[in-house]
Amino acid sequence: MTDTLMTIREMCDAYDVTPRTLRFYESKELLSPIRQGQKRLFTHRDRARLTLILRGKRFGFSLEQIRQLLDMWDGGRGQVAQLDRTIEVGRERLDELRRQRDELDNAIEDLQGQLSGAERMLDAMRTPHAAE
Amino acid sequence: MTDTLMTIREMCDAYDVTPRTLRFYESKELLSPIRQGQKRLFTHRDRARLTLILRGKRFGFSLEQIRQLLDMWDGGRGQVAQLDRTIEVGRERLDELRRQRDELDNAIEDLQGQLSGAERMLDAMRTPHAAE
DNA sequence: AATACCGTTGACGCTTACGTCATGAGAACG
DNA sequence: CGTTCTCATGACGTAAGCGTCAACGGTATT
Repeated sequence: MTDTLMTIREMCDAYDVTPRTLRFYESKELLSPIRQGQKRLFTHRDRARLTLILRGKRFGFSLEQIRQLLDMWDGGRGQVAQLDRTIEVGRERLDELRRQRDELDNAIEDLQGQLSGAERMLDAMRTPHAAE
Repeated sequence: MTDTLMTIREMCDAYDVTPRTLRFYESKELLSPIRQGQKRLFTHRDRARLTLILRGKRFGFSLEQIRQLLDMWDGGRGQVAQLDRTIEVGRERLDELRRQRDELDNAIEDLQGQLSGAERMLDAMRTPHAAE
């Protein structure tokens, strides 16, 4: 059943990633598909993790950070403490994202300013100069 | 006069960069200090260019892009056409920055949502459960 | 002269997240 | 049986931007 076990290609199609990516994630211990002979078969658990991995990437977590978060979940007893920590890490990331956005806002404003300055200069250069 | 010619160290102090960085930029033909024997001496032109380099980096231009823009300026006759092109490149960068900011905004909102969801879960886990 | 600096040129290292080969095994098709 | 697919492993390549040696030269001070 494709629903419980998926080949690498099915995974690629479903999540829009390359085989290389999945093998890479496995090598980083983010995924741990079972083997049928040599071939990888991805379980439900792998899919859940991959979903979280891709989500984490959107948030700008590094793969290493994601691995740690993931490992906390199925490694850790004491769910409450784990969740606490997860939230903390998430908050830090959120702050960082906000800082990034602020910097980006500044850069955007500055660049806008530069551009309108340059445009004025361009207009001046194009405008026929009156003889004195 | 330090005002017209600066040593590598003076440059580093003035612009808060390392010697390695300045040599790296020279190797990439972004700067072209003159030599006094072996030593580099940075001219007014180098400083003007470095200012633009650092500004460009803030805007997310790659060093290669910056080099091209810089070279357009002192390479090109036909200033008007050059400026035109510069503005075009700048506009593209501005659009890209805005796209990035929008993505960042989305990620921030999503992460906020995830966090508040997780916090509610945490509260539920902490709240003593009433016996039925 | 010896020490302490400042400067120089290589050249390799590092990070992240994969892309791209080269090579080979195993299965399906005609 | 030969070709073609899909998959596997392993290793090197890439992008950007420097950091960090190593080994050496000239200058200034003590």
